[in-house]
Amino acid sequence: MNVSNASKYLESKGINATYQRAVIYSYLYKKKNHPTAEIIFNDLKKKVPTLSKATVYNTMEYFHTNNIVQVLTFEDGVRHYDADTKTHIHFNCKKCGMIYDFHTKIDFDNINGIEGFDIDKQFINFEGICKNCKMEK
Amino acid sequence: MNVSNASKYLESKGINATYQRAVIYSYLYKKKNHPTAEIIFNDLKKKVPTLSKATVYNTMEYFHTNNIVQVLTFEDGVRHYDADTKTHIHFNCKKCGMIYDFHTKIDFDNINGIEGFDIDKQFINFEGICKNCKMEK
DNA sequence: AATTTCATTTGGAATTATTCTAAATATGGA
DNA sequence: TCCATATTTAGAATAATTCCAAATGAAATT
Repeated sequence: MNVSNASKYLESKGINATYQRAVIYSYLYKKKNHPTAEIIFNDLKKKVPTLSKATVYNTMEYFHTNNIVQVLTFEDGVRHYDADTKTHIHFNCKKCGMIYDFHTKIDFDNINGIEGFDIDKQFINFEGICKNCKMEK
Repeated sequence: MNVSNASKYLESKGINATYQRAVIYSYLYKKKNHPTAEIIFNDLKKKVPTLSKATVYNTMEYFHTNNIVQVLTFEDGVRHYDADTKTHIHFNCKKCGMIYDFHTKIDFDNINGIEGFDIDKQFINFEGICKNCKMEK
């Protein structure tokens, strides 16, 4: 998704598509590595030298409020962002730090005692050693 | 679990059971509300006036490394701790902030592409509105 | 009991992630 | 162009967490 497409997408979601927002969204959509604000900022300031870290935070918060971005937290406590808002599994490799996605149907029916609770979002994180790291060893 | 039982439990796990550690573990085990380091510190300094916040952090990290405590993170990004290390579902109410536990069997077999990954831990967080908050409204 | 050794605790300083703030800039209409 | 409003920006402020060096505690040895 290039910047111009990102722009259109944002408008379609009722979001005022400024240049910064479109660049950030385009970046996040393409890179599927769940970056932190810090990483987004460092990568994008090459392309947008005037970019401010506050804008990255503002924008991510705004995207999140508008449900076009997921906020992920792992044991490290730093916020990661994901343009894929569908419920899916995240696997966090504790060796290389890489985060993998697994899309699969998850069936959480019949959970005892959960009747009457409104579940808006589901986050499923796995932690362990990824295939790559296992092979290298 | 009182302090003396906590002490025994820690020793049984090969952990040098100092007074602070036993008090902290006993507290965390009894309170099932997934407190943050801040909350643990504030509650316990009544009982242990010399307690330092660094000790709470050190201890939680040590417990975590020794797998007798789970670290939970939600969208707010603050670390919460849980003495129940069994995999279970956490429901975080975005209105009252309360965290509920749901123990249930979760079947994550047959996830496409996950062959070869070692899954050590599973975290499942739900977000939404709890039963209580829904009724109050 | 005094001494040594090692682990733990402590308070405060340092660091890091995030939020806040107020000024500067951009955008769109009258 | 002028005005109003939204957004961006840089840097200060805050909050959570980690680091550090000194103090304390507990166990082992003399």
